[in-house]
Amino acid sequence: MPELPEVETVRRGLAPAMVGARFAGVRLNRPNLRFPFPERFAERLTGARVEALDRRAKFLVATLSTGESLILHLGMSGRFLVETAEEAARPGAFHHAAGRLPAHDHVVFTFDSGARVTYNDARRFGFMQLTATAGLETHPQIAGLGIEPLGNHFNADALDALFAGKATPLKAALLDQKLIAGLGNIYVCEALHRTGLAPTRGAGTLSGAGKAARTKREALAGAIRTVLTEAIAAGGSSISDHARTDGTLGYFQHSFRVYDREGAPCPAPGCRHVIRRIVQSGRSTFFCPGCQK
DNA sequence: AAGCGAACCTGGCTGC
DNA sequence: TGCAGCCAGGTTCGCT
Repeated sequence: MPELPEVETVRRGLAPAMVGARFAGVRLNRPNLRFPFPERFAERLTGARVEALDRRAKFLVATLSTGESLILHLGMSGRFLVETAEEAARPGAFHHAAGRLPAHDHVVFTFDSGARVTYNDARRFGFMQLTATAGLETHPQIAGLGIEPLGNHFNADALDALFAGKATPLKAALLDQKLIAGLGNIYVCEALHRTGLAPTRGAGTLSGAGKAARTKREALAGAIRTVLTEAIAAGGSSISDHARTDGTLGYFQHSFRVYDREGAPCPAPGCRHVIRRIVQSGRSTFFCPGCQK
């Protein structure tokens, strides 16, 4: 589920229930996710008021009234379900809410409003951490993050600097969170197809003062921004599960042009080729060999 | 230094 | 029906 648009969709779903509310209780149904929960996790959260809920790349960061920040990451299969006070109070609601699975509810937050937020994660690649808000930018998992692709500084010049001298394939460079933070496998494939760039091309071929390279990186920066924006507007992509906090599905997956479309005709106007799947650094890449060069 | 594969987990789908 | 094998939106670690 979670690349940048999906995490942003989750943030928007969680914010009404969490921002301004105080943690009234924290239930942990196991000792760890990808990592152990922080020491005294429940005690440090209980009574804290959520001042803000922000997204940094694929991370959610809740700023707390205690001087700490709660860092959340959804991994591959993490999802949140929000229940309003009314829903949470309804007998049986906890076990029958729409869209939730019977197993893998690992964390249940309750708030002073009566709202309930449940974290479910079958594969447990997600994690939760607490860190001093003052030191957030030096937190190991935040400090190394690259540029935000929807931020004001993301443009052709930024790509020029990031890709200079890089022999690594363009696909791998775009997935590298230390360079650009928030892209994942789906939106990299989609942005490259929209730009007509081959995923196997060396990243460094897009840098330099030449006009052709500049045109390409301008197109790529624009396509990345566009595809992410369109996906957020669609509520993200729901491939095999429920993406949103109310149990409904995002629908951007219906707009995929190449992702998971191996063997389908290329949707580019006039292109008669067929979408192919290859493996790059262990991940599937979907692209059109005809119009991506 | 960079780049690759494996590992971390579970579940769903495909094919025999 | 059963079971083996492969695949999955991410990140980290360890070995060339």
